[in-house]
Amino acid sequence: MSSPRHFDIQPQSGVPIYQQIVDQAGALIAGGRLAPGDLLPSVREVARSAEVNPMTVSKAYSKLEAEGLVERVRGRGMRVRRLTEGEGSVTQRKTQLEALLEPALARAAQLGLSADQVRQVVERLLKGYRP
Amino acid sequence: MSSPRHFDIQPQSGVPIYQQIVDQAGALIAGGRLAPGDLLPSVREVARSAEVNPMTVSKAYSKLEAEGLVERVRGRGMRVRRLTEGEGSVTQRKTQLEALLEPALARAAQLGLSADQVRQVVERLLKGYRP
DNA sequence: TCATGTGTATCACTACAGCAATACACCAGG
DNA sequence: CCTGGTGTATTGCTGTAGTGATACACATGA
Repeated sequence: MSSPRHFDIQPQSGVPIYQQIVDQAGALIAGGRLAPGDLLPSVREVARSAEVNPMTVSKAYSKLEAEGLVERVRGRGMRVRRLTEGEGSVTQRKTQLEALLEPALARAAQLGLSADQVRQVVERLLKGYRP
Repeated sequence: MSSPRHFDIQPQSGVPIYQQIVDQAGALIAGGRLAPGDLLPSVREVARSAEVNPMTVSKAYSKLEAEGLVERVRGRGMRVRRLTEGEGSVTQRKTQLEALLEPALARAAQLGLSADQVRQVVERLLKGYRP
């Protein structure tokens, strides 16, 4: 907890730096390596270790806050929120997922894939995420 | 076939014009309103009716061609392809779908949704597409 | 209080996506 | 052959997303 490498940023990857931070921080939280109540590494720490501008990190953190994953604590930093119940209800998160899945499934229909074939793909991917 | 309204383009929507054309043409093909062998409305026709530049339409058509939905016929126009069997194999299309689904499911994991909850959402959406 | 730590508002720079004006190559049909 | 129809390569403009340098407001802790 003292000095993790924070984030692994690859400026050339095509993926925006701030987005990489958002994704990796989100993954850390989802994976439980950052528990509710924990503080995210400070903007300047990350900026130094990843060799990017503090503002870029700040933008990423703001986005995490907008997503409700993290909250700002004056003078301390960004704290991981507890998003289990409350306004991050299961129903709400499902709706969010639905919005993400909808275009993909529309495309599947366009490709002429059957419902069963879609299920197969989904299952394969789910297995990958929870081995 | 003489003069459909072609496409309904909304320049202010935030979605790029060429993308709107790609999506709508794709939907027409998927819905069978444009059958294999049919010609897409010409670049200039669409450009006039949608009040955009022919090049923008051309870019959209090129993208459709790259996706394999349509083929170029010299001197005639763009013809809808038969994408059932052949190089558009089921396996290939599944891989394509997988690429689309992957980020959505990663996000689901990040949201803390279980595999079953993901399945529920998928089923709900599948029902919507094939009522 | 004040030194040091948070995050960030503001402004400016740069690269690139989206779009369009022009000119062009090609083909079908008369 | 020539006319009118395809699609498009080239070039340039413009808005904006991504990033960063600077300076700032606020909170903590000794």
